[in-house]
Amino acid sequence: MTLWELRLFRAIGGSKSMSKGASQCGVSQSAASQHVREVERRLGVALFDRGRRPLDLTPAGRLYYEFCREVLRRQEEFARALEDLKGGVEGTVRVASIYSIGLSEMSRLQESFAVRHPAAHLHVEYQRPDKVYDSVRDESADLGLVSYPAASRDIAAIPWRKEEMQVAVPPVHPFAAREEVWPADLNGQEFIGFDEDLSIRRELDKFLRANGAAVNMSMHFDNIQTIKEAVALGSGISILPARTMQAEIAQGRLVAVKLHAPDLHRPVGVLHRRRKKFNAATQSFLDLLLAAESA
Amino acid sequence: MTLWELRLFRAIGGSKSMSKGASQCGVSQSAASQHVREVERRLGVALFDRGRRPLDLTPAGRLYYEFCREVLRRQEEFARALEDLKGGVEGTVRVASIYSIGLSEMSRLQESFAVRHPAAHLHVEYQRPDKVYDSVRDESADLGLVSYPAASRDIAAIPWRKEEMQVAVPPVHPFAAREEVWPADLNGQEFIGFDEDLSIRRELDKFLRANGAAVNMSMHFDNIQTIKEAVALGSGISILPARTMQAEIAQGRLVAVKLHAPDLHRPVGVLHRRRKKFNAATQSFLDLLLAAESA
DNA sequence: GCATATTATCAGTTTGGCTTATGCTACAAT
DNA sequence: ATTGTAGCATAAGCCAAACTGATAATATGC
Repeated sequence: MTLWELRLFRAIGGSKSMSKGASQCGVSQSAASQHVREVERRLGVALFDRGRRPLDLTPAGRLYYEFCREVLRRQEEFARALEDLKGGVEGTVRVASIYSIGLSEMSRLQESFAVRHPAAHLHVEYQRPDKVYDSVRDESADLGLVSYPAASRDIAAIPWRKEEMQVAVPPVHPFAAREEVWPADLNGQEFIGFDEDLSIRRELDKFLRANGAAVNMSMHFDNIQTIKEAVALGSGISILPARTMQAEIAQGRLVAVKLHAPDLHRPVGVLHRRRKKFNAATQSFLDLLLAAESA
Repeated sequence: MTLWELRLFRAIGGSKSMSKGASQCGVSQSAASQHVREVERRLGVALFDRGRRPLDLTPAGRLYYEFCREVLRRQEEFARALEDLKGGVEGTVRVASIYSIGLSEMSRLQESFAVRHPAAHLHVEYQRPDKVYDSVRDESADLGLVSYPAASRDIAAIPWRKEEMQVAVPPVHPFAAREEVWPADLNGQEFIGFDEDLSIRRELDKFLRANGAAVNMSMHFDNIQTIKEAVALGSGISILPARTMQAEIAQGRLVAVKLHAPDLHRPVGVLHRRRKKFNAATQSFLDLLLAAESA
């Protein structure tokens, strides 16, 4: 019975789903399934009612779930007490991030981390997506932040948040005054998109096609910054994660309009090397990240 | 961080000794050392002050020790609650024991086990020592009870208790009236001993030699029962574990006289297959055994 | 019923942790 | 002070647990 297992079970019990729980913990669904089965074998009792979906905890499962939560709470208490004793968490967290996570947000995170752990160092490096994967793989970074995170043999991905997508238009554009835009409204618009080899491009194409919106894709770039510039200069409109436009909106260079598209999001995730254990600072930063998910 | 590790650390912290803690948990001293070192690495802080012997917990070590105890307590609570839910512990414990553990004692243990776990079964089989090892090795027994327990590659031994040795004499013997006998008093006595290939024989020989007691070893047997018979028949005297003579003393067939020998004991231990995890019933019986150590 | 989403199972691979063997350190006794 | 003993540390090797990836089975919604 590992602390790890307790965390996993808490995640599974909390989300009532093995796959979701596994994903939250950065392991495969298979591992979660095997793990639950093993615990059930050890305890000699079923913890979930598998006959129903979503998964439902049995009475014994609820007992175990509570046990997990309490032990983990006690463990966190111990960790805090130990930090106090040691004079705070030491060590360095090295984060590799894509540019479009947003500098403003990162610096906010950086601040609260610094407040919580004055003795620790946080080093954030902004890189192109594939460099982020490389940095995590070769362990020059402890954590990686990317959109459309893809796990592989030695890199695990923990979903972090799903960013709302909005329509980016120049202030002079007719849409700028509207409350909301429907996908069909985009039909025939000049559009500035992403390069074809990016996941977000494929996602957007699928969305536009599914909603019968044929746009004029006149330009495409490999990064959000350039797209925003082009939109600001009046070369067309685009669809971008809302939170990446905040600075330009504040400066009056762009307007973001709500898009009626409940299923369109940009998922952002945290990468880490599989099987590599985090140091205390890294674990703490990761906790901070995941806790601030809805911020 | 395994429950196992917590148990080990609790044992080490409680006994202030790595080797004792390891032994209590049925693992090697090396494993204990590596464990502590690993935990210290993970936490980034020393848990023991190694500069002193006996080992001393550092403040951080005390924090961790308390954490271990509380988590284990909570775990036991969970286990009990689960048992209630399941209607008690089920399953069977198969114990292989040497004859000289004592039937009366075993049946007392058997009773208290039955009271605690009405739904579980306890099966005790009495065998010659090497058969006990075989039974544990081939998993036809979950636990083995032997004297002078010897661990090996696939069998671990947990020390259980040290039995006091006393001088066994027939009621008509001059010693029978004495309060206590000194080793030197045995000089020249007719003596009934153990076969030469038994650990207890080697131990006794060493003891007698060290105390300058040259006895007349006229007979030797491979089991206590026969030795007791021979003593009762007046063929000589012997040195036996005190508690194995209780029945014969009650019947007036033997008298046990205290022997002034603070260092002479027969150690009895519990064997189990290495790496094989116990079922709930076995774990519980083992706990019972170890708790009743001083009974 | 079919499509989709989720869980179970199987085989293959990695790695952490255990054992044995041996070296080293603290303490005590002569 | 020196040497002996008990106990801890370290090295090398080995094994089993646990994870991944692929694929089969099962539940639910349309």
